[in-house]
Amino acid sequence: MAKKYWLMKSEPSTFSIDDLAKSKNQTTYWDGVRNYQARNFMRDEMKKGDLVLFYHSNAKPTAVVGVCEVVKEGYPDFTAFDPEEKYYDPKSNKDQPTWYMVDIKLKEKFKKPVTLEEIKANPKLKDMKLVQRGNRLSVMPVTKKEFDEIVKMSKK
DNA sequence: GCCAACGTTGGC
DNA sequence: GCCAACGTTGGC
Repeated sequence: MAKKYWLMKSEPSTFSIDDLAKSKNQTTYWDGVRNYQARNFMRDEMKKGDLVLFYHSNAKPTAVVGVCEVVKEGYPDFTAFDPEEKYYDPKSNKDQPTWYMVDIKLKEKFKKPVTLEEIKANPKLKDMKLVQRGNRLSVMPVTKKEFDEIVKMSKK
């Protein structure tokens, strides 16, 4: 199976790439996704070894800030089971979990983040879901070409 | 903080 | 099953 490429959004005030860098083994579980499309990607499509662009939304500036690797494939998001949790969802239960997550590990924090502005300005990236109008997916696939282009832009 | 775009909910 | 109302996302 060929490697796939993804983009995952996080608000840095909630969980930033620096938080990930400080995490144990620089690994975290991607909890709190409560959107079915994004859930399906994590449950069904993301595989160990897939690479992920880490994106800061609601940030200054909004930008892709690094690369992560999927280290654990889709499993139930246990934060949905706990009423104390922010992401508690009474619809989900342990027998038939509604929500799934993956574990990701930091591979590289970009020296130079690739801002949304730069992405929009790059004609090679105009088809990215990220820049299409009204896209609110927090987990979305990107093509290898787009992935490589963004990594390249981070080196300039 | 505003607001457009979108997903979800719930009444009918 | 429709669709209005509501809540959330996320760029600005």
